[in-house]
Amino acid sequence: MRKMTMRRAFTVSFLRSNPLLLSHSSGNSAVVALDNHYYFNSSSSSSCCVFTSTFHVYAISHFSTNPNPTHARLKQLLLEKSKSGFDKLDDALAVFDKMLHRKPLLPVISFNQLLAALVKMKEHSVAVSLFKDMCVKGIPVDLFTFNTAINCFCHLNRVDYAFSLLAGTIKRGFHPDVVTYTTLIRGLISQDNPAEAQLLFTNLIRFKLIQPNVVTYTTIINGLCKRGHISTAVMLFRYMEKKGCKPNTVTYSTLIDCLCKLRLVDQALGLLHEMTKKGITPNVITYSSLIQGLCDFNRWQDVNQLLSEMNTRNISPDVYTFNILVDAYGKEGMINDVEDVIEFMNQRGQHPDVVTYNALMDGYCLRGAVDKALAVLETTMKKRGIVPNIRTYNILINGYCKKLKVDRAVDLFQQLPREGLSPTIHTYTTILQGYFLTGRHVEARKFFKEKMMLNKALTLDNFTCSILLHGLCQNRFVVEALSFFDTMLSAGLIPNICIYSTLIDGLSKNGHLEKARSLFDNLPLKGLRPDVKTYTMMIQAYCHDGLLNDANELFLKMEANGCLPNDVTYNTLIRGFFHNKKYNEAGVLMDEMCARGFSADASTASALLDLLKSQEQNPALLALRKKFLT
DNA sequence: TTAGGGTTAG
Repeated sequence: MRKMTMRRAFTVSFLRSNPLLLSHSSGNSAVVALDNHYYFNSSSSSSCCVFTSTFHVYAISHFSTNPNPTHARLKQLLLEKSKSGFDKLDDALAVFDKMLHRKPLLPVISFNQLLAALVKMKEHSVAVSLFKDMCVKGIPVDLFTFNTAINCFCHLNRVDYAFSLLAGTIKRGFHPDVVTYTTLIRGLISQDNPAEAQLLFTNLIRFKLIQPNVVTYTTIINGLCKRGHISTAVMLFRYMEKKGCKPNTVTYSTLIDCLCKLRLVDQALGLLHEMTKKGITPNVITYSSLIQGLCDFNRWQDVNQLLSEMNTRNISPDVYTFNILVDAYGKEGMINDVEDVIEFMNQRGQHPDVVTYNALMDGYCLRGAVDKALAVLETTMKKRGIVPNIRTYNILINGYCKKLKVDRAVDLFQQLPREGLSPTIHTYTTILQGYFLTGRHVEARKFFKEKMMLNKALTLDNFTCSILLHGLCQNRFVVEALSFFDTMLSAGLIPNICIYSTLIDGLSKNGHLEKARSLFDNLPLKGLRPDVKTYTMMIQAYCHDGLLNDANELFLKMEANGCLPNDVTYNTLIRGFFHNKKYNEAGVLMDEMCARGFSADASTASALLDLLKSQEQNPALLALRKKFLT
């Protein structure tokens, strides 16, 4: 409650007293099922084949400008649209059509600007079609045109075509430049091919093809960050400086964001300090990343401090910044603050978007107010013309499943095609979990086999598999679970520690302790380290079967292996001692648990009270009650 | 006129 007061003070009064802050407006494996067995279908579908399509028909234009603009007007229009994009795709196509029939032909720069406008609109596929059309019709092109087309192919995840076009560029007598190669490096990284990206970068330097610039380095640093190689990213960051290439705001922001996402927010703040000391100005992106990093730790005063700093520097928070705040408050259950921020955004012309409303709806759902969340979709969003996306529906579906209203969730799921939305793996997994949560395992298994396994567009991941394995084990379908586990392995899915923990738990609870123990013992062979949950589950399994020595030994071993027991681990072993009448050992462990700042949970307390009921005079139990239940 | 950074889900 105290936190709530502090937070509300922050949101309302802080933002209102800083008007400057708001000064501007505005796997491809599919699976098939037969009987109770699960089979992966290894065929994968490649979806994108943009370059082979020819652009034939231009949609009827709704373009409302002069139907016959002068050359100068057209050039001016293209210059403007290359920066902002056209409002409608049809408008861009109509302009292209006009340009094709212009005599004399407009300069190549105008065509390049049209392609740039399409890129701004994220219409990469259309840009590629127009580029092809230009080539076919003999419209002059230059290196800018090729670079843009190469970039479009990279955005369409067709780096292979991008490289073909690189060959085409050279064949046409152009010399690919640093932009060409930086684009290709980004394409390789985004297609999860960092080795090729590194090779290209090394060769470019070795053969002196280009001198990498700040964008090249930043692109690679970002790629490294996104793949979790932060230390290599930092090394490259220092290396570029050594090579005389000065990092800029984007470079620093990239690293700062990465550090924040790794929860190293103080190091990120250190970089903010470093950049400002060097005279490199942070911008709204830099601050938004840091604000998010601080929100993750509930460091509200520091968030306040940064917002104040932004105000001093005349940097206005944008929709991203506000969405970060809305999401953070929503996750903390501070729904009043969420509503305040949204109202504030509206007042200041920073219009909430689908991300804002999704965060609001998620906040409602976390408090169990799913109907209120649905009202946001059906009234506010509709009224404001904000189109819901699949996440909007996933939030509602999840909300209903958590409230055990699975039928309502399925209704929404069935509504998706009418809304023009395709369910994602999140949608399916939520419903699967909903069925298991409500004990409807027959429907859960049917849903998985019929809707998920047969769906070639769906790539199952470890999270989904763990939900299925847990549900199967919980309902005593151990053989089916093991069969599915084998299927996962043969399909090439590499199980993570969660999968093994789920199986170890499921097996031991279904009387297969030895199988569970074998899986546990073989984890190092799989290159996996048990985490605190895995250890705790195995300890629980031993306790359940009365193997107190094994449980205690493992308890001691986990800490020796660098894995600290948590409150669940302590309570599990303590209850194990209770059930095996080892009251003194339980007492010693309870002392240790309290010394570490943990306490007996409800289940442990209840177990102790039950024991006291039947053994009222047991001195060891009386001592425990005196010590821990007063 | 072309290349790089930030927000929401199971």
